[in-house]
Amino acid sequence: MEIASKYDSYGVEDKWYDYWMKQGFFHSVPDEREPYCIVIPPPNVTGVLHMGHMLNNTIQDILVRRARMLGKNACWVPGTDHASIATEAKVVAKLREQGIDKASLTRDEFLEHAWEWKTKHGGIILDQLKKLGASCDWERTCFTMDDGLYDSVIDVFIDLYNKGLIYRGIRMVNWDPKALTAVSDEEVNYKEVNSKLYYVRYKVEGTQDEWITIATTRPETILGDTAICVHPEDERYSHLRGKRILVPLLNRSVPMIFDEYVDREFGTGALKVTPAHDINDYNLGLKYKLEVIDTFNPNGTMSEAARLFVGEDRFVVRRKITEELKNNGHIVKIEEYTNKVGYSERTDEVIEPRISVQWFMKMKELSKPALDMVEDDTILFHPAKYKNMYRHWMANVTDWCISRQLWWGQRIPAFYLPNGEFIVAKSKEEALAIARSKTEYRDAEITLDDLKQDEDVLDTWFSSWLWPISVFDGIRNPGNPDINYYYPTNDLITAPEIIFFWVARMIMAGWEYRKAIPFKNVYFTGIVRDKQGRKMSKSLGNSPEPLDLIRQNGADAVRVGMLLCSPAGNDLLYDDALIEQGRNFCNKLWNAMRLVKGWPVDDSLAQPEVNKVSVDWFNSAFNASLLNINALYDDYRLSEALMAAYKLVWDDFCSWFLEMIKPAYQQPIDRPTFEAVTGYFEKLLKVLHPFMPFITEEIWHILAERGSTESIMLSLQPVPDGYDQSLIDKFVFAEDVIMAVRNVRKEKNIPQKESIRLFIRKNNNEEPDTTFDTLVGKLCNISELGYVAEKVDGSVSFIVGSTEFFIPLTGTIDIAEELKKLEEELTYTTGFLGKVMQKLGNESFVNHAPAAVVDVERKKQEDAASRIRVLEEQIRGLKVQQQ
RNA sequence: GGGAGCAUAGCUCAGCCGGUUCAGAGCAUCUGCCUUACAAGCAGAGGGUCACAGGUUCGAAUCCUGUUGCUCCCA
Repeated sequence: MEIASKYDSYGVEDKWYDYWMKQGFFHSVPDEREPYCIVIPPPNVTGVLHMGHMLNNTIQDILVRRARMLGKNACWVPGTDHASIATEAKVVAKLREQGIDKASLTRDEFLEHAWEWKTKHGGIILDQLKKLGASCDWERTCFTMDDGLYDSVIDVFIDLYNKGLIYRGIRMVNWDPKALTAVSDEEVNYKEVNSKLYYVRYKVEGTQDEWITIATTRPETILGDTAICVHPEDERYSHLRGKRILVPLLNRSVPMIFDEYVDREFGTGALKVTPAHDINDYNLGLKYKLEVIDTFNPNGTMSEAARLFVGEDRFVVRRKITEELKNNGHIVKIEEYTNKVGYSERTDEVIEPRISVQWFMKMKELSKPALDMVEDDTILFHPAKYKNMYRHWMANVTDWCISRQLWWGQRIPAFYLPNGEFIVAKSKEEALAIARSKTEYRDAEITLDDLKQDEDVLDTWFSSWLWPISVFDGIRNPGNPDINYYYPTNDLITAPEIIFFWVARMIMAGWEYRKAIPFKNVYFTGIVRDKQGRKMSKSLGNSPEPLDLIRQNGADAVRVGMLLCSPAGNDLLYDDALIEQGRNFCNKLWNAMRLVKGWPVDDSLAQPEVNKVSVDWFNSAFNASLLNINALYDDYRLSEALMAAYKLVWDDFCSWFLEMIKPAYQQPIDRPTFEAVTGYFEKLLKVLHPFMPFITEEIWHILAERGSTESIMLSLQPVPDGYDQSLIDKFVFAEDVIMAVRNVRKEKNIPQKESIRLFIRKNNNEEPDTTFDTLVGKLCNISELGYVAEKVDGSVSFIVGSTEFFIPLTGTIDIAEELKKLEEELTYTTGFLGKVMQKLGNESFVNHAPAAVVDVERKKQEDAASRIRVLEEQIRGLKVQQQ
């Protein structure tokens, strides 16, 4: 049967994926084997696969497949995240397209739409992962809003609340006065706008004509001022220490405060402090215990608290109050000014910072053990440099705002009583029971209807931080067999930008709820960028469509291409050439298979000497390389492990080994060599399988008859055996000889088909090594290989190490050219020797450097000297001939 | 503004406790080859003051200091 000379992944990949699924090879249940577990970083449920996912999930699949082939019980738990902000925004947008305003819907109606959206678009991304070859245990697929996971989140909230770790607090949020909702930081677009900087003078209390001038871009907030702040070292204002200032128009008396926060260079160096309407002012307010006066209504009009302009819009008021201030002699000057203003992504309305009541989680206590476990390498980061970042954040951790003004998510289980008190409980019924037993409503007639559940949902990360536990139902059933077996998981593959949002918090949750780390290693992937180094994004349109890439090149090629250039923590600059390299490698493998499959085997044939040494050498080369690959895996240097395997296959196996043992055209191969070759081929396929699962399965099945339920993915990785370093070294010498002969052929235009003779001059110092003579003979098409004591006249010569080789030639030899080459070589070697001698002549070096280093230099000296002797002798000989 | 990291061949990177893996790998480039597995290939070749300036040392890509340039995270 003719096998195509180009590997075509089309059909092959689906065939094997279906096969693996049908056989249930990805499914894992606890047994007596050592577990190996990865939980997927759950992608957004309605997201689609992008290049970053491809890289991240390729790495996970490599680790999982390898663990499986190391005999471990490997389990990769897939799933998706409800991604409350992103998903709710998508649903809102979709409803808007249909002419439905979210505000016109009840919570339940909206959620119905959301679930409908989730059902329609959810899980697409997981199907895409299948195309990549991901060996996830699909029977364990989880979603953060599945009942069990939802309940786990609620249980944890209640538990932490009862432990006093969750509290209600005040926080500045980005308020959209048009949508009447808080929006997340991610939903605020900052734009540069031309505005004005108003210099306004405030009277110092108790003086007739003493003033302090401040600069502000927002005069309408003056009505909410509760202090004036200057830098403590600013001498212009030092005389105001202890004084009070009168807010213009209201004549409210506010304190002077002194804080280093103030930028002395900006404006007049004096700052009005409005804690209700600016985050920095709010922080100052906290520090100096200032009054907070919220002068705005939720819709952006002035509130009663403003006392003036009540009910008028903030921008109208800006104009009016400026006039008013002018009339009263408070405006000093007005400058043109450019600043950044936040706009709501949804409504394009100017965002108003607004004080609001939110739910918080205390972090200090939980962060301590989480920091320690990374510091002392109980959990390892790859690369380790991210420990610094982690340490810095954990040391400066602030409380976590866990409430979000959204509907899509886990609703906060707090129930408010008519008196404003609240009860945290699993359900309204439970809350009612508690109310009846513990509160002032003990004896009152209150019903379920009197309780109102908190409108907010929890931050998405408040469910993802439990992910490694909740996917095994370890919150609700802490003793169940799955959690006991799979937890702690082994490796987490994620991006450094969510080290705090997610990684750190999983470590905290793990300690809080399991008294154990959630994972042993964290592997940080980089960002996939385009050739210009720009982050790939939909809006830039600079990202290739992952599924197209897979269709066109095969998943194996894409996996190899992406991984080859992405060491842990480094960004990957995507280039189509990478995928091409992967594809070429697939083809190389494919053709190696074609070659080996095409050899007739003759059982009566004895194994020729050349094949025997070749097999011996490859055995050593393979084992040395395998050892190296395993070490690289242990260090999580997957890119390098792949590169080592790539070179082992391409260079050592294909370019050398197969050429070494390749029978002459249409000649059979002996049985022992054939068995050895196919044996190593299989081992190589196994080494490659984690990187390129499909083609290795395909070739593995072509290479030999396999049972109907067999798979390379269930086979065991080859175990490194001993290797003979001296054999490898000797081969390197033989390689040099072979390459030198090839060069001679090239220079002298001698075709490979034409056989030549090769003579080796015996070195006086040592016995020549003849191990690879037959090999040199075969690969260089040598008709006679002999050892001589003297140089051979009428031949081209070359030197490897300090051994001379001669190839007798019938044609004339260009002596002048040979001389030139030799003399160049001599100059170089003499220079080299000079440097070595200089070093050895330096007494300090000889005295201070370790003996081994000095010995190395002495050896260099010897080698160079003997090489020089040989060169000089050759030059002398040629010169004689020349005359 | 606070913190962290990076700078080595055209590109992407590796180079540990300073010394034979010391200037490397892959890709790209150039030159030959359609040699019966593979032109998605084979055989070769060229290419780097290791950002800059100091210092420590017998010895620095490697350690220290400063300068410059870039990136990321937090505010």
